[in-house]
Parts: sequence; structure tokens; C-alpha cells
Amino acid sequence: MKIIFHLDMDAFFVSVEELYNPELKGKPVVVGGQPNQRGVVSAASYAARKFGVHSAMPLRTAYKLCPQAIFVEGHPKRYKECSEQVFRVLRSFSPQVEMASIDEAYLDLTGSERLHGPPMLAAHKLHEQICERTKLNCSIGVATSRLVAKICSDLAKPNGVLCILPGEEARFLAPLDVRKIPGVGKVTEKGLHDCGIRKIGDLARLDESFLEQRFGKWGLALAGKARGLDAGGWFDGQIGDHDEPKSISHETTFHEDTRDGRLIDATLAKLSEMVGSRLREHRLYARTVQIKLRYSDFSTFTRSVTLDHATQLDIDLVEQSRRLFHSNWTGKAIRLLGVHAGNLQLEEGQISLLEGEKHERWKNALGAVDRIRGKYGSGSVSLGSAMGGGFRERVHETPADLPGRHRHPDDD
DNA sequence: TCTGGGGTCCTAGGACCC
DNA sequence: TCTGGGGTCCTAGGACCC
Repeated sequence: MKIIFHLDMDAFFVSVEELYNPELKGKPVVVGGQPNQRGVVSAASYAARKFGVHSAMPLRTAYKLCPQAIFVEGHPKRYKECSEQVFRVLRSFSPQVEMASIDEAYLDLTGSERLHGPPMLAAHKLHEQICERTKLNCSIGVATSRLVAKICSDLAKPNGVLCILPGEEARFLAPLDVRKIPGVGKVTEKGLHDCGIRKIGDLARLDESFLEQRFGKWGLALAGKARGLDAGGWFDGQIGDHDEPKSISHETTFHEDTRDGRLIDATLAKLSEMVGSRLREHRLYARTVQIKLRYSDFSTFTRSVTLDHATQLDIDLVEQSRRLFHSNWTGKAIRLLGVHAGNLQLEEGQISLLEGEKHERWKNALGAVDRIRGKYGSGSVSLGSAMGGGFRERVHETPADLPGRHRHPDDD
């Protein structure tokens, strides 16, 4: 019998902001940006939630609901640091830890009773330690599967611990809305409602074959989930084998929609450089380059190309993303641009001798660029391609005379 | 309600091969 | 040249999560 913990930080981004600015405590706070900006709420304090503000809501809407809220920009670096601190506490507790996102983690505490005592006691011990060492609140769910542990931590919020004993899973789940099942969103919920299924208990009573027929592979997994099992999908597998990312992407929404070709080219270059930099950080090579574009009417398209040889070089990403863009752009105003690297692998594969030399020089140059970025922040150096836009010739310059842009280290 | 950014997984059609 | 059945790869889109 497994013992799984799911730990979820409470209002994580808001709580971190409060650490840096204690005056925010207890007030309605919205993290995500200013209310006149294009964007959505990343996190809302409990005081703001009382007004109906919640994450993923447009900032403008949040402002209408709660004009007295304090709107603050997000600080990804701070969140990452706090997340790492949480991870260290968890690691000191159990070797089998898996960060599921920046603010939640699974722990496998199976067979740890001699060290930590009964699960409920262990959970409270962990809760205390997190609070003491990070000054942040969290909630913990304890159960025999990831699925039930996750649902528990959700119900334990804020700042609580909830444990479901072995054998009690089905009874615990039965009265809950199907929406509580991770993976059941708006669409699946509607599909289930259409079949008259509202509670997890309704789902558990159904025939597996009916669900499979109606919802495919996902339906089969749902049947297991309704019974509290980590059936199918993301939930399978051991806790703790943290693997490499499967894709790396960056995207940006313009403050105002644009048809400015130079701005578009510059943006694609900038996004490509960000993607390339992270590929090299992970020592990964991408075989597929994908761009994403969104027009003013919010219609969204992706176009991708798979290369013969995997790459981690900015020039390749810039070239491919620009090519994809210009052979698909309708000329309408653009709202969003994205560059995505997929099909990631550990090696680049064979490279022709002729290409090899140019390749080597670029590799060395980018290594230097990354080191400077590491020291002074991501905005400190940029290849010329990101600056003016449309400078295709420049992209092909040898690295010896790379045009660099230098900024003060404090710029970020 | 005028809708971010970073991910994962799944589906489905077509190409291509045996 | 009235035609099957798999398997795999590529591409595009979509649901969902935080």
C-alpha cells in the first residue's frame, strides 16, 4: 500500500510578494500586472478572491470587480527561488520528491513510518517545517494515490492537512463534483453533464466500456480515476524520476496588434534566442521548430517544420521561424507570436563537414553569450538579429564580430 | 470578461513503407 | 489500378494544468 503526499503552496505568488512587502498582508492583491495591461491574473490573494477575482481572469475584469486591489507585476525569479527552497525542505524529508509545478509537489512516503511516524503525524511535521523554513503556508493531502492526495490538498486549503485512509477513497470521492478530478476541465465536464453525470460517484457506477465508447482512451482512465486510481495519463509512473523537458517555448503578446514586418522579425529573433539559450542550458537539441501566431480576432495558428539535424543554435531557430512565418502570414495584424522547440534529443546527429566549421564558430560564440547572460541577466546581450529586425544578412555574420548590446546589470 | 505564458498529453489525417 | 492492413512519422489543433 502506497502512501503519497501532495503538497500545494497557498496563494503562492501572492504569499511570496508578501514576504518582500509585508504591507500587502491581508489586503486584496492581484499578481499579474497593471489593470490597463493586456494580460490575466496569475494569482489573487484570499481577500481579492472574496470579490470574485481568480487566476486566469483578464486584469481589466479583475479591476472592475475589485478596483481597490493592489496590482503588482509578477517576479518569476523570486518564485523560482522560493520553489527551490520548498524543494530542499521536501528533499530533507524524503528522497522521493517530484515537483509537479512551481508550487506543488508529490512525495512518496511509503515505508517511512519508522522514520516519520504514522502518515498524519508526518504530514503535520512536514507542514510545520515548510512554514518554519520558508515562512509560507501550504496545504497537504495524504492518500494511497497521487490522484486522491491531490484532491485532498485542494480540499484542505488554506493551510490545512487532509488524510484519506486506505479503503475510504471511493466514499470520499463519491459526493464530489466530477470537475474535481484533475484533467476534467470545462469541455469534459460538459460532456459528462450531458450524460447526466455530475458527481464522481455517478462516474464510478458507470460501465467502463460505456465511458470508453463515449470518451475514448480518456474515458477508460476516467473510470479508474472515479475509483481513486492513478489510471492512465500523467499520473502513471514512479515519483521522483524527474526527466528532461519535452519542449521549450516562448511567446509574447504585443501591447498593440501589429503588421510591422521589422518588429515581427525582431520579435521572432528575440524569442528564438530565448529558446536557443534554454536548449543549451539543458544541453538539448531540437528537431522540430514551431511558430504560433494569433491575429486580432484571436484566431490562432501553428506551423512547424522538422529538420534533418537537431539544433540548439539561435541562427537555425531564427531562420526557420522567420521562414515559417513569412510563408504563412496573411498580412493581417498580429496579436501574439511564439517560437517552440520540440522533438528534443540529447545529441545533434550528423553534420556535414562544410556546415561543421560555421557550426563550431557559432557554438563557441553562443557559449560566450550564455555565460554573460548567466552573469548579468538575460537582457544583457543579444545577437544583432533581435535588434533591428529583418537583418537576415546579419544573422549569417561570423561570430568574430558579433554585434552585441550591453546593458547595465541592474536592468532586469 | 476582450481573453498571459509555459508546459503535457491526445487525436486525427495523410504520407510512406512493407 | 475498384485496391488490404499495419506501423511510424509528420503536422495541426485542442483540452487541460498551474
